[in-house]
Amino acid sequence: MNISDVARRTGLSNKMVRHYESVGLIQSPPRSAAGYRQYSQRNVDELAFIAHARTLGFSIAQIGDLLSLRQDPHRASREVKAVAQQHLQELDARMQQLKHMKSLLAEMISQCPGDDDPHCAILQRLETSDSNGFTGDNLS
Amino acid sequence: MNISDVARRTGLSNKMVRHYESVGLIQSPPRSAAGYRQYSQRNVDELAFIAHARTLGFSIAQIGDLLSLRQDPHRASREVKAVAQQHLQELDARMQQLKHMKSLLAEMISQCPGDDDPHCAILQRLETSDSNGFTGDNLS
DNA sequence: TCTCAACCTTCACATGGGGGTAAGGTCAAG
DNA sequence: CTTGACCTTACCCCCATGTGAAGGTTGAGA
Repeated sequence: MNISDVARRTGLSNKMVRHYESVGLIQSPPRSAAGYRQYSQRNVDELAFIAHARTLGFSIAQIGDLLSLRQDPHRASREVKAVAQQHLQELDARMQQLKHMKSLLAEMISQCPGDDDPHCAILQRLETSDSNGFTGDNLS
Repeated sequence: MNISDVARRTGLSNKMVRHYESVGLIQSPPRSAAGYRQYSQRNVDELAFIAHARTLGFSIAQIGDLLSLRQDPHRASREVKAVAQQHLQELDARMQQLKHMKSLLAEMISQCPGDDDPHCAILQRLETSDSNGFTGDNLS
């Protein structure tokens, strides 16, 4: 199987398949005489696993951990669960930030008339903001 | 005022101040004989505006638009509102993706025993996933 | 056999929003 | 005159890709 076949079967791009190889997420497959990468079904399964994990937002590093656990018959499911729970916490933190941004922004939008007049509460509140709900949190 | 004073007053780093200049978000300030950037209160106000907008998650490009509108006395608040609403939609889209990821991940976690046994529903569902709720949406 | 499209390869650079570090110039106090 | 805290530019790093260049390979048809 050439790289495009694998890409089609996994829903990844050719570039992503090469990228995952270059960062060590998958092993370098054997090459044909012309230097083409030659993939097996096993590679396809692994890349599909990666694609699914990316869909869930796992980082490359986390997927590396998951792949190690996947191929280790002596793993404890506790370890897998720990990686997933860590990621869930990260998702939750991002969600909280987004919620905070959204509520502030929505409030500001509701205060802007949105007409032909230059007066705008959004701009005003961006000038002098701290009294209006900014907490000094980290940027996203 | 030197760059560190501005950074302290706006909560930005020196790097960020220079960065915003290099990408054209703010004008290059005059320099002292030694080449030090010399800032005025006006620059501080502008950078504080930028910092607040970043807190709300606006992109550099969007902030550029907001700054143009800010300094245009003939603006319509409608235009400002449009930028903010566009951004709100983007935040909402990100939120939906996060929610989707979170719910799938939380469900998978709940199905993993998390003990010493190698059997793990998380790994299983990452192998063969489409029947378990994946929609083929874009990655985040 | 020649050609052409559709593959494949590597390399380098872009994105966003900066962080880190280096190598050097400058300023003010002691 | 030294020391330390400034300042400058310039480079590479992160993440997870996308884009494009420049070139080699393969297979099918004319």
